Amino acid sequence: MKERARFAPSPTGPLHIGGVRTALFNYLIAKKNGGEFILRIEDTDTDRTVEGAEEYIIESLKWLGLAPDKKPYKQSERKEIYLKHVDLLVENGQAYHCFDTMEELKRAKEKHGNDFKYRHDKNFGLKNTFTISKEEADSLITKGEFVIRMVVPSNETIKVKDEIRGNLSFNSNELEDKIILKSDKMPTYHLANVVDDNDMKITSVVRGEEWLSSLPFHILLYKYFSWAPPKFFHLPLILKTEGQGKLSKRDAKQQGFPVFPIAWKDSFGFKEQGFLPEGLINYLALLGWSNESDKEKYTLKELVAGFDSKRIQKSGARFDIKKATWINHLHIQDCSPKKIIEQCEGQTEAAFSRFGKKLEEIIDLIKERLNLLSDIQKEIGVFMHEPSDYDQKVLQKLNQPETLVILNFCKLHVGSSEEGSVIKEGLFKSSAENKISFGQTMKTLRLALAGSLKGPDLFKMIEIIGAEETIKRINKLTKTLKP
RNA sequence: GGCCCGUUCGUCUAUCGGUUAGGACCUCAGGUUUUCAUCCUGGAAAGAGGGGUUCGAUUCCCCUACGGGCUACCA
Repeated sequence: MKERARFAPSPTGPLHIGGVRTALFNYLIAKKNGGEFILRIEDTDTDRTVEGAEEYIIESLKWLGLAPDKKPYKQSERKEIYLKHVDLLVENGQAYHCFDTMEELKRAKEKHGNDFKYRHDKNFGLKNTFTISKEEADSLITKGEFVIRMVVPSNETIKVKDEIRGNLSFNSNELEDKIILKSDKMPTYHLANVVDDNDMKITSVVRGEEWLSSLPFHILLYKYFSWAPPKFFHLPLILKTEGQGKLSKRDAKQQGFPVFPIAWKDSFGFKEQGFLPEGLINYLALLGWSNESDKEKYTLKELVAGFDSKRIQKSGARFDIKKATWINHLHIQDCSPKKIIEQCEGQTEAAFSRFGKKLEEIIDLIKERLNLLSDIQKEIGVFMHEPSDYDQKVLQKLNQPETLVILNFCKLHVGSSEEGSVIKEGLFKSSAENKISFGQTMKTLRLALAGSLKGPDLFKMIEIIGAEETIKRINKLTKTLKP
């Protein structure tokens, strides 16, 4: 049978990084075996549906390179189908009507505390077809004031298999009769999910670990409908970088990194932060999965080829932005200057109008220094304009009698040739003649050109910005030192 | 509280009973009286604790501790 996996987010807000990883693992499991990757929008909770979230999810997946193979399914368009299946369960005595108000439910919970479980085989004084007369029930059903719960059997051990964790079992007496149809006649996750996965011929259900405890309900539903259940993969959760709990929007913000793939309203995404989709994907794959080899850098294609779901980790993993950035750096190194310029939309226009085709040369020079695409601003800035101020510590350290001597002979040599290597040769000689270390010379010249001790190769830089601009910058530092 | 899942360097992980417990990020020190960065070399750094099983346990079993998830007419 053809492998088919689905990513099934609910459009209650932007996709977050945990969701992105779930989508990725679904994609990998599907594609590994030449199967299909399907997107299903789980919008059964009308109150929580957020406008624009669905479009956001689709756009994010596209940016990530995880576009689904088919037009996305939407649960809100499948209402009739769910209703039909619920009716079937009721007919078979595997589900029943309940008439309790929210208020009554709340009171029962308060009264019975931790002992409270909504079950057909226990009577906590609640109203359902097991506890009230048929006449009363029929009248309430006609009025439409009900929810439907599934019957969870008594004294049964429900055995389930998770592909990541192995065999698990649950005592059915510990479980509640879950609501499968809400009073607004929309299905809950449990029912809709099982019906859809069967309808769509899903072979692998890949989702977060938070669903593990609902698995027995799903298994029961498959049994009630006499359907063969798919394989289940419950992925470990992504945890906070520090402290307790799973990664949330708030702590990402605190530590200065995004949780969304692309911008959402006023929150920036990994894209805006300067991540390549390949870099993000690669890091996320490594968070909870590993290969037998030490290989850590993968393209999506390589991941698909090398993926082995047996090697998915069981325990949760902390998100480490430093390693994510490092992986991103690796992927930037694989990009041509042209591609980098493309990816940096909106950040290189000014530089392009100034340098034209030479911009690619510049990018080539600074590429190895980029961890994030957004670093390009700072790196290009050195070429674009003279330093607006100087690193004060360096300035003080270098402000010695010989500094002016250095700046002087630098000025002489800069115009001597278009070749960086020739200029370098000249500076080397002059340094020796003046009994100044070449290191000292270089530091001084670097301060003049870049304002600090950091930046790309100096002589290549001089070749690009030209002698005139270089001399201008040397003069500026000279003036600063000797007003 | 109850149920379920998990636990190897600070972090992500390798190890399918016998290893000097390996790699990567981070960090530190070198490569540098010819710069910056990349990079290269090296160092520090781990089996939660206690019982078993075994000739031998990080690896298998049990208990405890700790961490995570669920416990909604949310997904």
